Amino acid sequence: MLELAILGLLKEQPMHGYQLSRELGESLGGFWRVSYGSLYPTLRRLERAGEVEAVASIDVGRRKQVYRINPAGEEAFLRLLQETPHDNQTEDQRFRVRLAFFRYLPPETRLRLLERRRAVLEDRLSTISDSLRTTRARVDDYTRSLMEHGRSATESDLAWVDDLISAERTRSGGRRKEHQP
Amino acid sequence: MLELAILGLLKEQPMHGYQLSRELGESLGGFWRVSYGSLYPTLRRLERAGEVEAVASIDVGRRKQVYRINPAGEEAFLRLLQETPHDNQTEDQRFRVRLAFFRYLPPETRLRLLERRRAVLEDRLSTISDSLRTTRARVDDYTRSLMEHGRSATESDLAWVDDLISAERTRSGGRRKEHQP
DNA sequence: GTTAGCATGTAAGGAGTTACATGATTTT
DNA sequence: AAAATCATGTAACTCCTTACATGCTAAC
Repeated sequence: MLELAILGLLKEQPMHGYQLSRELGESLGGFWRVSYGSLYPTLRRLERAGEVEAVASIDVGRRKQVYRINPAGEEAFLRLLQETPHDNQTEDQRFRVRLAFFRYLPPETRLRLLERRRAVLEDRLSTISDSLRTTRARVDDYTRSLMEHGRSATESDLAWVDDLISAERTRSGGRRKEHQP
Repeated sequence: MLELAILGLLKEQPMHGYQLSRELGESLGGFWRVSYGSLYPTLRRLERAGEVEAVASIDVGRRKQVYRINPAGEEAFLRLLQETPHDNQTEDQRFRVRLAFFRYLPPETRLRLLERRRAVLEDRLSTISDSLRTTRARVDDYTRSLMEHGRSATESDLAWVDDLISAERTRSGGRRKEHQP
């Protein structure tokens, strides 16, 4: 997920590690503040893999390793962007990261990913509803509140994804439109 | 987090691994379906640590390892329940798990944890608002939509936590000093 | 009598974190 | 002159996942 985010941000413009960390925190709206302990090693790994390369570091005193994405990186980026490992643990976060780079995907792929997300949310919603229906007597107020809030939050997510889907359908209109980055 | 969840569920009643997995998926409303590859090793680790112990396995043919929590486990449970590692990555999930076992905590501790959660959400909200305000021209529709949905979802979470807090204050009676938001 | 669900496990590894360490530059 | 922020990095570790392997039992 971090590789995807780094490559996606470097696609916009070359950056150094510290800057990437700030942009990452910002573009995801405070949902993920990556630690330097994973950021820097990942950057070096990407460099060794030939997916990014260091450009002349403008050291006006302060040392900076500015990285730029290269063709192999662009390829890896598109591969990662389409991968959908259904990991319950980080699924929500993954979707957010993915969406932040949606403009780089063709409309059909966007629709496919949105519908997959929709299915995940539908599944979650029915799990919650089942839990609320077959509610054991011992379920306390906290758990019930957790479930009810979870349900309304999931419903809200679902409505949002539905909006994204219909916007996608409207945009691509009757005929196919080129996706231009 | 898994240890906490297992101990918490075993506090309600002795169970075997497979059943724990189902209960876990249910009580968290489909937000976390733990894999057996982590569940069973964790159970054995808890057993070796003397926090749970296997009770006579009722094998009516089918082999079952039913575990029961013991005093050391109860202690570990309360310790884990109060721990608040501010891990941005899993913070939301942790809060949900914690809340599912809130009834085992004294009111003061509940309030402390709720207020900490509140601070995290406030922080997230201001990060999002900042991002939306200092919005670079290059932010596309997807990212903007992501941020706006993130904001409204966080506001909804915040309102929910506020409800939980005021319910907590009401419950613990009027003796408690009022507090300005 | 085969498919679906119950039940337990192991080995390898992914993807991040914390804690520590260093040093330059800007702000107060 | 001190404190905050910028900037990069390493080592050890945590926690959970995937993929595989086994075998029993209920239901169709």
